[in-house]
Amino acid sequence: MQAEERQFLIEQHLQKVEFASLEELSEKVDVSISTVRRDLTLLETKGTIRRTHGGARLITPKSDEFTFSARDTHQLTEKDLIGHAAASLIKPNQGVIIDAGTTAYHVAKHLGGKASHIITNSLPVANHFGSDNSVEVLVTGGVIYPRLGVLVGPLAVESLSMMHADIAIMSGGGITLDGVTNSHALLIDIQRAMLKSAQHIIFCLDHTKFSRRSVSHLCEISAIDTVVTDNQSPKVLVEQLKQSNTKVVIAE
Amino acid sequence: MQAEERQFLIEQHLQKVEFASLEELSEKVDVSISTVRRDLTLLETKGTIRRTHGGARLITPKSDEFTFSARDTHQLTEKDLIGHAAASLIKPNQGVIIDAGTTAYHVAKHLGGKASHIITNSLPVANHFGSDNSVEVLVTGGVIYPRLGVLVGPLAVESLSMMHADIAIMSGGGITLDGVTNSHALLIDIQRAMLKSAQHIIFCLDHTKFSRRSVSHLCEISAIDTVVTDNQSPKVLVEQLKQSNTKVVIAE
DNA sequence: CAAAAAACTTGCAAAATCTATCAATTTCTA
DNA sequence: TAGAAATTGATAGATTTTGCAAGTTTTTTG
Repeated sequence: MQAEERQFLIEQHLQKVEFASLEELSEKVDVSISTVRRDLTLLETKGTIRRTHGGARLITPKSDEFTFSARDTHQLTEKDLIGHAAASLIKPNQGVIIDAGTTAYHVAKHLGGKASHIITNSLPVANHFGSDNSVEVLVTGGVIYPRLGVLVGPLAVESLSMMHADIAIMSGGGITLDGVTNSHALLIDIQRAMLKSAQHIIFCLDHTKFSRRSVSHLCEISAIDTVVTDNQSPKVLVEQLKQSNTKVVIAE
Repeated sequence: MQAEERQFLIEQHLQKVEFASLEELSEKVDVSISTVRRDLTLLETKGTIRRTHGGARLITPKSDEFTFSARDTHQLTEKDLIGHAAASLIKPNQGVIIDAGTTAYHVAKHLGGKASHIITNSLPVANHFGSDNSVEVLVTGGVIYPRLGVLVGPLAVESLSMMHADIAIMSGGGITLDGVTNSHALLIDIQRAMLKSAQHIIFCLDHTKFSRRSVSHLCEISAIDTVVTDNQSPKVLVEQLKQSNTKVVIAE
């Protein structure tokens, strides 16, 4: 690979992640850290990027894209850890459905080029992969649910039920022994379609979702294969989940 | 193989991959690296390509209408004027289809809360209205075409043909008396579906699109109701359009 | 607030790439 | 077909890029 292409890749990667460490970039483009440094100073004088201690950041953060997830700093580190842990459960070349919702979005961020195709009804997730041509991204149709950037409605449900994937990365509003619940009734239909279309169901839920109940009931515990959560979730419920044949992964 | 043929192949290959190393190219066309060097310096003076250390890169990877980047400042004021003019053609509470492509995007920006519902296969347009709950935004499903942020494929076409709108805001790669052309063959199917689903067709084309022909033919002049352009487009062609029963709006 | 750790800059040598030149081959022309 | 012209592949020396390490600066930590 030559210098120009490398710099282009670095810039493109930063468009996606906004921040990146030197090490991360040097691995991404497979050169030494020194070279990445030099590339970054070059890109900095070009204007699109700003160097920081230990890495670089994008100077003009995605103006028009959904920044809902970027702004959502609630339990950021936990969600990031969960995202990382869930992403590592996915094997290369699998097809993955990614639910709307911030936690699922964090999984998408860690997915890299692992999955062979991705199915989603979340605009933020679609945007994230928008310029990545190593993955095929299928977007369900539908009506935009304002603010959340989720595609809902019959078209979304229909197109989902026509598709199929190995794994579904789901999120929800709350989990108890009675099952998973969610706050937006409109989403329930779509999530049910996702559950049907995927072979393996992974729910990503940070500790604040544990022992909480939202308005609408989504599915039973038995429908879940794996739950990924952080290390602050109540151990009692985690144990109970394990006993009812659900794998639990604690991200740390 | 002829020298010309070789150079053509090199150029064509670069159109696909954007970057290429000398070694890669020399293998591709089966000549020595020296010769590839010479070819590249030649192609460079021709203008389509730029040499780099260790290879070459495409100079205008996305000179086209259908390359979306929010930072696309190409003919910005013209596109903005066109956007404003086209938006003013839309009456309150109409349903509007918005095509992918930068010019159509600028129309979306000026649309405000005028339309009652919007149909689009463009992620940037979808994002623009994402947090606006005064409009219902329908997004077609489909596969993301990398970089462009456009949803393509059968799902996109199918969902479009199930919908209906009063007006379609379209853009394209070029216009002549023979009709409108576009560069990406995959988009043609979708644009045709749009043309079928809308009652009134408005094409937004800045002056650089006039008298230009892209690869694929999209539709005849007679299929267009209105063309919106800026005041720098060639008057001859504008007159001819008017004579063939197409309304022309000049944005100033 | 000072010591430790991490990150940055600078200079340098090795590696890769470029330019210029030249002989060999192919193509053109009379 | 013989000789001229152009093209090609190879090579040597100049230039650029890369990775490393020593020394300095910044940030973190106790």
